[in-house]
Order: sequence, then C-alpha cells, then structure tokens
Amino acid sequence: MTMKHEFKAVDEQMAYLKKGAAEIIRDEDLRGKLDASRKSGTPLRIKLGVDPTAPDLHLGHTVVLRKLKHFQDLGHTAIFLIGDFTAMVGDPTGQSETRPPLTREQVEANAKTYLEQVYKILNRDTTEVRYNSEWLGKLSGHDMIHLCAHYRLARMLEREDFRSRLAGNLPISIHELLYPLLQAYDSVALKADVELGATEQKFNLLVGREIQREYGQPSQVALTMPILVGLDGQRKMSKSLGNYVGISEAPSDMFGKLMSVSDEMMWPYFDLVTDRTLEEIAALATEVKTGAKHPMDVKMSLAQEIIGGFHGAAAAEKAAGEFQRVFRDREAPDEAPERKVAQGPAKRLTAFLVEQGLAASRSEADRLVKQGGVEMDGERISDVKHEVDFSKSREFLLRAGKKKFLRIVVE
RNA sequence: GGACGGGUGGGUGAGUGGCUAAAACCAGCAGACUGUAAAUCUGCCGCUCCUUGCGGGCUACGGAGGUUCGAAUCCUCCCCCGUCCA
Repeated sequence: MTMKHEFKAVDEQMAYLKKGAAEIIRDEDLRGKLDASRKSGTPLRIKLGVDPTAPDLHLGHTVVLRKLKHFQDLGHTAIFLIGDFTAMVGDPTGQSETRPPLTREQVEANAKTYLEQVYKILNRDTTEVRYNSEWLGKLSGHDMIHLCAHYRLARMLEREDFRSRLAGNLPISIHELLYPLLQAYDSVALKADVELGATEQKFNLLVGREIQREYGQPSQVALTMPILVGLDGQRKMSKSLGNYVGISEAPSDMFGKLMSVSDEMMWPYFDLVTDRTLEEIAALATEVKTGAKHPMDVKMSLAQEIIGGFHGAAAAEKAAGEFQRVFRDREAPDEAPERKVAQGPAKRLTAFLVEQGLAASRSEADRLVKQGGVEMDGERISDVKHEVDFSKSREFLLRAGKKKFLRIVVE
C-alpha cells in the first residue's frame, strides 16, 4: 500500500465527477475539498447509503453506484453504507410504510446479496462497507433528543413528500420525521466529505450538511444523480412498477427489455449507464438525426454495451445475434429456457400454460390463447380446448405472448 | 375527549337497495401496424367449470354481525385515515 495517493489535477477530477450529475451542492465546496485532499494526499470520504431491503438491483440503482465508482477511480474512499438501522424507519419517500425491524440474519443475508451485485460495479478491495446500526443503535434517548433539537419542524416540513402529504390530508407518522435526521447523523459518524444520492435524496443530503455543521464538522458536498426513467419512458425505474432491467438478468432478457426503450429515451440511458463520453453521445445523436445511422442500430449497440458490462462482451454479442434472429428475422430462438416434462396423458394447453408459469391463472391462459398469443413450434394455437400430447418423448417450442419462450422437452 | 368527513378492483375514482364483476381514466396483457420500439388502432383485463355462451358456479366494495326475496348501497358494533375544536 502506498501511503499517499497521487491525485489528478482538480479540474480533471471535477470534469470526471460532473459527468451525468444532476446537481452538486456546492460546486466550489467540492473543488475546495478536492484541492485540500490533493495537497494533503488524503482521499475524500464518499458516502452512499442504501436500505438493505431490496436486494435485487436494477439499472436504476447503478446510476449512483457508477458515480461512486468514479470517485473510487480517482483514488477516493467509497463508503458503502448499509442502513440496517434506518431500514426500520423506512424512508418516507412515496408510500413506503413502516417496516418491521429486520432480524440480524435478514440484514446480513440481504446485505450479502446486495454486495455481490454491487461489486459488479464497485471495486471490492477498496470499498469500505459499514452498517449504521453500528452508531445509531448506540444512541441513547438523550442523544436522540439532542439530535432532534438541532432541526426545526418547519424546515422538515419543507420536504416535498411531507408537504404534499400534509396538503393532501395523508398520514405522516412522527417517526418518519426522524429518517432525514438519522441519515444526517450517519454523515457525522462517518465524517463524510461527499454524499451521493438520486435527486429525490436532495433534501436528506442537505439535512446532512446542516447537522454536520451543528456537530462541528465541515459540511459534506451533496452530489445528486438524475433518476433513471424506466422502460415505459414515464416513471422512474423500479421493480414494483415492472419497468426495470435487473443487473442479474440473462443477457437475452436484458436485450429485449432495453430494445423496448423508445428512441427518445435511449439518450438518457447512454448518459447514465454507459461509459460513453458526452461528446460521443452527442455525435451519435447527430448521426441519428441526419439519418446516417438507424436508431435501431444505435439502440442495439446501447443494449450491447450495457449488457457487456455485466456479462462480458461475448455474451452481449450473442444476445444481440439472438435478438436479430428471433425478432427481426422472426426465427425460433436459439436458447429458450428449457423445461423438462414427464411423459403422461394429454393435457389442456391452457392448464399447461399455467403449470409452466406462462399465465397467472386459467382465465388468463384462456384469454391468451383466444387472442392468438400462443404458438407451438411457430404455429398459432387459438383453440382453447387444444390438448397437448405428452404420450411420447419429443420436444417443442412454446411461445406465450411476445417475449416468453420455453423449450419443452417431454421425456 | 368532542364535532364532522372518509375507507370501492394493481392505482385514481364513480356508484346511495335489484338493470353492478361494479362507470370512467391510468397501468397491464394480446392482436394489427412497425424497426419486438414509440405513437396509433382493435380486443381483453376477479377466480373457476364446461356444451366457449349476451353460459353456469364462486368470491369481491375496511372488519364482524343484522334488516331484506335481494346490500358496495340501510342498521349496529369495531378497526383505520383526515379536518376542526380542546
């Protein structure tokens, strides 16, 4: 280990860090911190906190993780904070409700799966992983009151979420007010120089600045990243809305999902989840606009790049080829997931669809068939009463809807 | 503690005794068109059974009881949310 890191010039660091950022509060504070760090050879401490409750990461999560990685690239200290204590409170954003406290085992299991995924982006060796129960769990009642005394209700109610709920006559529980304060206290405990978050975190990050000052520390810089819009092109990417691309999904699935992004929406994706520079992206946009490049081809390279980052270039290329074959040339997929089925008596197709998880209920399977969404070996089956023969060993390709394929092997 | 308003399908939200599996909109799904895109158009959109029909059965309007031939709609109690007063 070298004692002192050779930091790049401040301007160079700033340029790198600003890429894709929604807001830096304040710009000159960051510059000052970078300058001081470079002079003393001390890395900055960059905090990113997460709830240990959603272990399934999607592209939306990676936006801010990539920014943390950027700091890491520059030699600063990435602190990955697992909010095991604050998870009990639940960030009041949206309709999230109070969550039951997680057991130690649950937290650890979640954290483990979380980290496995996070390390697809962050450098495992230099990431400092912390749990906020480490200090929040030790706060006494006295400490808690002391913390609360440092902030004003009127200021707390400025938060958009609280304000709109108050205006809309929706419930706000007292403990929800604690969340921003606890998160701020994390920054005190960690002596954070910079805290990262999505734009919706702005309020919380700013509370951190004030609380640190109240506790006699220099205020952290708040760096926010834009929220990645989901596949529907409307709302933020989230698992519950189903408009997400999971980072552990199969390359072919990721490819299909990314291709369903509208032409306009692919640009933010280039910005936030690829390594393309702003200049390269602008050049691509021009080429599409002038007709020099087909938007579909550009989108395909987008998908390929993103997938390459998680599964390697070879897998990404394969997914691209597969996509072309299945959807552009309308041929059977090479690699539909395989399901083995034992030989037996013939069975209603609709029942079989439910059995294989291709339809949620019998009624839904009925509908799917009636509407012509089901094919066996490329042949549309629209007879609800169609029976599938399982009497001898054979193999066929089952398609349900646009994207679901299964290779059924009867044995 | 008191007065008042409210709790309907994934979401918003109509519906005050039968014509209501419950308007409308959103989301979702399928088909058409395409570049598997978006936009657009058409259809579907609680579960289940079959003879797949403007078909049968079951479940559903915060919860539990009750009135009625019949209740999301009326009554009683309870739970939850909000507003105002203290």
